[in-house]
Amino acid sequence: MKLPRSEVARRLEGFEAAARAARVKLTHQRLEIFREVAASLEHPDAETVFRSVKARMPTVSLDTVYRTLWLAKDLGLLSTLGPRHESVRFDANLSHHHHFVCLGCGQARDFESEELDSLDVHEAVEMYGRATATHVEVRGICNNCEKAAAPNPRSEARRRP
Amino acid sequence: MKLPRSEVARRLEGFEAAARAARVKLTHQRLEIFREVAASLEHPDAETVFRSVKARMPTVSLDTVYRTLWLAKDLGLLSTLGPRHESVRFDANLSHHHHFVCLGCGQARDFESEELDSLDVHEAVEMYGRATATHVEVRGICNNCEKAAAPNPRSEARRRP
DNA sequence: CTATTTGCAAATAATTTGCAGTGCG
DNA sequence: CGCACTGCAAATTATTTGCAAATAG
Repeated sequence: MKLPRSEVARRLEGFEAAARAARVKLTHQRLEIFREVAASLEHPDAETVFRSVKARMPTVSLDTVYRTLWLAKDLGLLSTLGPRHESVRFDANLSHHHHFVCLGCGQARDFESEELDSLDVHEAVEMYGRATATHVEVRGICNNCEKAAAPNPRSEARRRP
Repeated sequence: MKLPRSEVARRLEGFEAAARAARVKLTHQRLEIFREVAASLEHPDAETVFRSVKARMPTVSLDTVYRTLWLAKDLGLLSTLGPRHESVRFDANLSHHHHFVCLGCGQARDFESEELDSLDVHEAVEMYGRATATHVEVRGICNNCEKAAAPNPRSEARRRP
């Protein structure tokens, strides 16, 4: 399972263009770090990227990896999965439900939907494995933040001041 | 926005029953901690639960809150959102896509689906706010873990030995 | 009674930051 | 050449763990 070389190149060009547009320096380490994520299908974490890059460039430091990855995210060149909020959140609602997550304040609310419950995704993911449950996350702006001129800052948007 | 008293009671009964079945002691702090999550619509984190419970029971400690919440999760009485993997994962795929996440090894893979992209969830979430994007997470078992008798342990399933 | 559970304090793991030297534009 | 960028080490934040005292069953 490999990403076509051309796609990696396209992503790297995107990075170079965005960096230039943002007047951000194109250092050797930034290129290597971004290339590592761009060439992967596996959503690596910072530590994994660090180890791979370090093999080719023994002097990089983990903190530069973090700085570069957040930079690339700020430039809109990559997204994150996993921790979207600072800490684990707990949910006592046992019925099958989905989430509406506010991009402004991070608040998550449950909602139920027969239509979403009955989605058939087996075909779409059969190349990877067997699906046992489907969960839909709707992102948007909650009524509260919509009203407030300045959305209540929380969760995201606090990294890299 | 409040949860009907009867639903909170039902959840608490579920907790008591499950605890008894698991021969786990029903302490005052466990009840209070679980009640706090059961009565909330807002998916609190451990710190938030801790502060609320502490107001009524000034001696609880944050680590008991954590222990109790993970216990309730083990008993199947609550689920978690947010960090499902140990660390943040990065994704350089800029096209609109969804994820297949393996419950065995934590590996996440991208997939695209016109059908999922065109889901109309606006009505389902209008009570909460305005939707801007929809992301589907399909959970299941990847071909690799399916084959392996003992799935490669990772991500989840490492908490509470 | 006695095995669990608790609170405390100290330990980890992931991620961030201050600072002085280094290199891109 | 100057200021953004790097590497290092130390700081922070969320969460976990060892242990002696407290308590449910």
